[in-house]
Amino acid sequence: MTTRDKILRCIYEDMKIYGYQGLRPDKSILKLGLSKGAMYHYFRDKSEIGYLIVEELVQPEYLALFIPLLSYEGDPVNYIQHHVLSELKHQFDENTLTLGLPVFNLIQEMAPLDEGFRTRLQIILETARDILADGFRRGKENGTIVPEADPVQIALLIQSGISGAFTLGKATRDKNTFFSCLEMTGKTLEIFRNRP
Amino acid sequence: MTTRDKILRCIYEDMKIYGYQGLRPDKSILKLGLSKGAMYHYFRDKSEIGYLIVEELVQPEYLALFIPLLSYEGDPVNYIQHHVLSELKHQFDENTLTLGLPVFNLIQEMAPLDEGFRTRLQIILETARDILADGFRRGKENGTIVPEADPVQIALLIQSGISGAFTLGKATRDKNTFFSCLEMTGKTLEIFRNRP
DNA sequence: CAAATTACAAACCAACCGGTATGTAACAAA
DNA sequence: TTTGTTACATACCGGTTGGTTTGTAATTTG
Repeated sequence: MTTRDKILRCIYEDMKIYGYQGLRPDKSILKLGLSKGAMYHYFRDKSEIGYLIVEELVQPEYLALFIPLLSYEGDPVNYIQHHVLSELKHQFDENTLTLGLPVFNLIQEMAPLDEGFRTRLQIILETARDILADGFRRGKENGTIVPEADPVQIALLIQSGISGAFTLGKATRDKNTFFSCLEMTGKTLEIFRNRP
Repeated sequence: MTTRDKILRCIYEDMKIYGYQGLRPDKSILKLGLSKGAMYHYFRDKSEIGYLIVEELVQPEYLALFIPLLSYEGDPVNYIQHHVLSELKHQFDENTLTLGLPVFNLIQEMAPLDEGFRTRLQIILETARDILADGFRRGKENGTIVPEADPVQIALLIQSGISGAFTLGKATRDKNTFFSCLEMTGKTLEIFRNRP
């Protein structure tokens, strides 16, 4: 990995903990044995670092949850339940509850303060929405999803459910709460399943 | 209003925008024509201010959404739909989308960093959860809610849905997205309605 | 090989931040 | 009346922050 990428990833780790405003980039890269000079050699300023982290790390990490749906042929409800939601459960570790998902954390923190962040984060959510909506549109076509379902609304429901699970989990720091929220989202999707 | 309360409310307004870490308390109270000296006369330090804002302003504001359910006799799904969710729509103004709900913002920002914040915020969510769960438990008793419903899970679903709506709304800054999310939560609750 | 560029380290800097110390006018209590 | 006490304003302080400047070894280029 290039030094540039190492710096970005290292700062990203701290950003997950402290958020963007609480982040101290030069303090972060001390862990790499690098100095502030190295950082400002690769990056113009703190906000450029923030933006690049969103584009290069936050976005692919979040979208990876949904991208396989693009080539998934079966019932999209199955995909969400058995890949997205169970993937979130499977990825679960001690930091999941305390730190949450970076994309949602950054929205909460930075969307009102910085349009550069907000637009980049908006694009992430809209891309995920489009992937999801397309999956459910195809589900309607191949008969696995009820015809009256609105694919865009379902996409919102899924992302909202994931976001909510992390928020409640973060406050309670209770694995049960987190898992329950995800399961409720999964159950809710059953409504849109076409039973022949 | 006392000077103390004026200071707290004034700082709260800025905290809605900048979060806690981005908050500059002495800068905030300049708007009141008061000085840093006044602030440290009434409060020990910044974190005390943060904690008091959560206890005295954030908590009552959020719980006000749910407290009437305690004495609500009808179908709790109706209460959520026609009071909680429509109240959130009714309260909607230009700041709703940009700023979100303080209780959720603070969870995202401060829960991982400060146990003083986290426990106070957790209490708020748990109090709301208990009010909601009690409402749905009573709904089961009086037959408006299906017997197989789990009141605690429904309480999670509602709070998660509200939280998610604000998160997605904040990123997209789109009123439709926000309203759609709230409506999906409302629709989802129909599952638990008992149809005789 | 010489010249230029890259990849950093180190020192420095102005602004800012949370917090303290000090002063003082107004008011209440004894 | 005197003595505290309350309610602030002002000035100050040490540490931190984001960022710049300068220097220099290593690498690349011509």
